[in-house]
Amino acid sequence: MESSSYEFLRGTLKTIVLKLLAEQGRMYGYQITQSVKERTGGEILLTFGALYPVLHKLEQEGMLVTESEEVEGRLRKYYSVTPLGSQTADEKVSEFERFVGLMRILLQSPPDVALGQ
Amino acid sequence: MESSSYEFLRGTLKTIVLKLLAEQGRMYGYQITQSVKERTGGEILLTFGALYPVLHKLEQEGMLVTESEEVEGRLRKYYSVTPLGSQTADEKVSEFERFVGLMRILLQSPPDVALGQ
DNA sequence: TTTGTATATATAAGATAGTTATATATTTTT
DNA sequence: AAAAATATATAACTATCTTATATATACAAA
Repeated sequence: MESSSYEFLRGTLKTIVLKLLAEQGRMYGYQITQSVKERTGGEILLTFGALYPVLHKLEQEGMLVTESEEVEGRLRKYYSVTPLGSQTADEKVSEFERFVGLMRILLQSPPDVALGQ
Repeated sequence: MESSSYEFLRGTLKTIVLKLLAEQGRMYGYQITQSVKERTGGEILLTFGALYPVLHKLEQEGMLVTESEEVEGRLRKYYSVTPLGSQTADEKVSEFERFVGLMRILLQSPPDVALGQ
């Protein structure tokens, strides 16, 4: 990841990956990084060092399943969501919206009481 | 911190603390935790183990200054933002909004193309 | 009276998550 | 022939956060 808003990405990676897979169907690792890059106009760049541990953990937790397929002589590993993964994706998206609501309360500027003066 | 949306809080603590101090003027540690708790209806609970390291780091970075004052026989440490801290608070709030915009692009449900059928 | 709760600041130990660097290998473009 | 893009993955390191601990006062309840 790059750019300045990356500190905020901490903790959102799992949600991004799960939701993307729930929406797009099966994808392989490289494809996930490219999809995130394209959809955000290059502003969010997932690193493999972050992505693969997340994919492996989600697989361990029963959120994802994998199939390996030979494409052009190379093994490619596809990841897709399980029903649990799909449900969790929806839950995490709701939680994120709730979190943004709380953050807005904390970060909003105080109302300018002198405006009517 | 408690509740389920806490994974998303990772990386937002500095922003919350800076913005709160920029807005409210000087505050002491305990007061910051109480203010966050009240404003979020108890949904975000800052722990001291997270708060104090952040306050000390922001002080080191020149974002905050401290004054110690004796209140009811005890020393109380007040933190307030410097001009740099105030400017950084605004920047971080903008960055957060930009980040939320990017997240929405990634997390939005795909348009239901079959609706017109 | 002593136990618990609230107020108040802070550090230490440990866990988790993420970044950067590295290894490996093929295909396509320059 | 070299560089860039495609492709998966691990290792070392760092930052951040959680949980536990230490210290101390004031007040309310049992």
